[in-house]
Formats: sequence, structure tokens, C-alpha cells
Amino acid sequence: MEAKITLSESMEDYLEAIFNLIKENGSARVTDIANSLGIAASSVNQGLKKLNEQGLIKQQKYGPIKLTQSGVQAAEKVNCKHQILYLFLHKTLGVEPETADQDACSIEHVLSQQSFEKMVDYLIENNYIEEQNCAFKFMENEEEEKMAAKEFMLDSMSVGSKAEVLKIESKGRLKRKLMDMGLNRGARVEVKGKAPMGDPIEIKVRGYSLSLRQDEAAEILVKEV
Amino acid sequence: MEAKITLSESMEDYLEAIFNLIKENGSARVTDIANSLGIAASSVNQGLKKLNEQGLIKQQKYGPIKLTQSGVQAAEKVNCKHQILYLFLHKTLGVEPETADQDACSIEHVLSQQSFEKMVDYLIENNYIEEQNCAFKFMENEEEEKMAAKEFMLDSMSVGSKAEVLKIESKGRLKRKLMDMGLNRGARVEVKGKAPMGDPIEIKVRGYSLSLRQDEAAEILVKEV
DNA sequence: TATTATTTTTAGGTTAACCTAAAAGTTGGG
DNA sequence: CCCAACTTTTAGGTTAACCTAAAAATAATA
Repeated sequence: MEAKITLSESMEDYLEAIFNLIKENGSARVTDIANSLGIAASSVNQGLKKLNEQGLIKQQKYGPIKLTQSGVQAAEKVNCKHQILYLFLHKTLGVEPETADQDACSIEHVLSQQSFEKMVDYLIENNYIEEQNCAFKFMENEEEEKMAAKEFMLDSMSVGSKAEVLKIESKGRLKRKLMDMGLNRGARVEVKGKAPMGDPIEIKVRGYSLSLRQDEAAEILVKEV
Repeated sequence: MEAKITLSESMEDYLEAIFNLIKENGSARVTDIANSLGIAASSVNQGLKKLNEQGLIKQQKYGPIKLTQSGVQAAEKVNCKHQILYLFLHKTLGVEPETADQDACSIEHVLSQQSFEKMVDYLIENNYIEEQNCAFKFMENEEEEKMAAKEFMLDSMSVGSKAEVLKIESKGRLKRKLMDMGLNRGARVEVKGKAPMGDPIEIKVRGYSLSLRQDEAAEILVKEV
């Protein structure tokens, strides 16, 4: 129902940096963010524009940067992932703090939900974290997954039907590409049309129209709604 | 001058795909690589050009793709990282095979050496792999890594550099011709000049000057000296 | 409050990694 | 041996994420 936002890696980095700076200093300025990420202030400025468009931060020209509600949510989610990874690498594998932190930083953007969950399980079992912890904020939606029924591959949906994306079955780059198009878990799609041979297929996601090759659509598991 | 090769994520992906395709089918074609990575053939083509420049693969126009010695090395390294991650995620954390594979794919490019080593330690302790395994191929040679990869195809050497011929990769008439020019194993060559488009290339061997077409030079594996 | 210093923004790039469409080259079947 | 089908390459884009240099706005201080 909510317009679920998709963040690129660097957008996540910006958010996280803002989140941490606010926690530490009470405020986040363009230069602070730039310093903490090691990039130019002008680059940060551009990034903030996008976060602003997504409604995750609020900034007036030359003014201080604040997180909106959904901004805080998103930032906490990223931060939480970071913490899980850090703890896992450092506490259970014995990786040095600094390296663990760097690795967490690079992995947090790409690791699957499932792997995160498994790490959390492991950390709980070994008493490194407790169930009450931040670790769980992003995990709520587990059983919803097994609500089975009415699951199809997107290419077999009929014109006019609506569905929710459950999973992208392909790997690597293709998966990435599809996700970048907005086809993330939970996204609502509507099949607007199909060419005679079923290729390509016209769909609508998050307000955008886009057309998929049939073999691409065949990689997308959806639940009819 | 250290010629240490640094590979971007996608270059690593290309290498890995080539490596696997050759293992599975005996050969890797542009379209196969494109399919296995889910990207357009033309994109692969461009990527291959770069790998070629780095001396990691060898391809003649419209011809099959082969890995050079250093190409195989690099590919094995990446593949090995992939395997470690896969085993770790799947065997010790219980992540599902498919997801573990995808995650391995994204992480393999960015995880630190140290974290890899810790995972290997863990895998050995729990008897998922043995010391003899591939897992170590990329770990012994930390300093050797800097030495390595001074091997190039002659056409990718810069003007002014000197090298020793290791092998002529072509066969038949062309090989004969090149050998007759004095390009035998062990011969010392110096690159005297290149025409604007890299074709032809002026070299000096055993006191003679001679000029090679680029695709001829691309058949000659040399070690920089 | 004027002047200097700092911060933020704008303008105008670059690069890597993709893309589509079409041309060039190769191959297999009639 | 020729043509249709496929593969590979070329040509000409796009986009995200950076950059530098300089202009505009704000803050500090003498």
C-alpha cells in the first residue's frame, strides 16, 4: 500500500551518514556528510536533492538537513543491517573492528534478507544480541511469505490483472536490473498489454509504464491480488 | 613499474562467467556470456575489449574467447572467493542454495581479504573444506600477487617497454611466420612504436626492427622485463 | 558593519556500465 | 553455392555517481 521506496547504494550511504551525524552532533550539514563519506560537498548536494524528492529528508536552501519520518525509518533499517553485519563479522568471525566496519558498509546494500535473518539467528543463539534488539525491525514480514495461493510467474498473468511481486528468481545482474526498474518485493504491478507472441509485455509499476521481455517476466514470481 | 591488475566488479563477473562457461561447455561465446549475466551482447563485447587490453583474455574478431594464463589465475581467484562465500552462507548459516549463490555473487567483489580468511578458517574448523582446497589458491600468493600478471599479449605493451616471448598462441602458418621473424620463446623484444590506432606495431627483436599487425601481436604472449 | 572565511549551491564536466538498432560476419540447410 | 538465421561488432546513445571551479549565501570577527 505504501509507496515503497527503493534506494541506491549511495542514497543509503547518505541516509546512514545523516542518521549517524544527527545522533552524534545533533545536526548534519553538507560538509559533514561529505567528510564522513570522503566525497565532494557538491556531490552530496546532488544526492540530497534526490533524497528530498523521495521525501526522506527536508532541507531548505542553505539550511540544516533533517530526516522525515520515513527517512528515519529507512535510515534505521540500513543502520540495523550495518550493525548485524558488524557484529557478525567481528564477534563471531573475529574480524578486526575496523575491517568489519568497512565490510559491513559494502555488504549492507546487497545482502539478501534471508542471509541477514540467518545471521541474526546465529547472533541470538550465541547471545550476542537479544530478541528485543533493533535487529528485528526489518524482519516482521516473514509468515506473510507463506500465504501461498495465486502465485504465478509474471509472464503468465493475463492482461488487466494486478499482482504483487513476491520474488525475482533470476540472479546477479538481471535481478539487479529488474529490481532497479522498481520490481522489488511487494511492488504492485498491473499487466497493461501483451504483444501477439507474448513478447514484450507492458506493465505498470509505481506509476511507471515499462515493457519487459517475456523471458524477463518469466523470472518474476507474483501473487495475484 | 608494477603492472598489478585491478578489476572492476563487472570485469570480474565477465571473467568468472567465461571461466565457468569454458568449464561447462568447453568454450565461451559472447552470447553465452551475455545470457549468463543477463546483459546485452554488445555490452559484453565492450567488456571483453577491456579484458583483452589487460591481457586476461584472447579473442580474435568473431572468434572464440580464451583465457590467458593470467586470465585463468584471476578467474580462479574470483571463483574461489565465490565458493568460499557460498559454502559459508549455505553450509554454516543455512541460507538456501539459490540465495546463497546470489549473495556470494554480490559480495565476492567487495569483501576484505581478512574476512575471507576468517571464513575459510571457520570452514576448515568445521570440516566443510580441507586445507588442500581451492580456497587457498588466492591466499598464499599475497606478495606474489604483486609480481604476477606481468604477462601480456604483445599488442597491449606500452611503447618503450621490453619483454620476453613466452609463447605464440596461434597455430599453423601464422605461427610459422612469427617464428621465422625471430619471435621464438625466450626472445627479447622491445616495443619501439605504435601507429595511432595501435596498428601496426613497431618492435625490435634480435637487433632487427619489424612491424606487426595488431592481431599478429595479439597472438604473442610475453612477460615484461 | 565591512571584510574575510566558510559553507552551500550551481554549472559544466568525466567515467563506467549499461542500452538499442543496425551493420558486418559466419554457418547450416536446401 | 546461396540464402536465411544467427552471432558478433559498431555506432550512438543513457544514467548514476562522482568530480572541479566558481558563484552565492551565510557566519565570524576585527
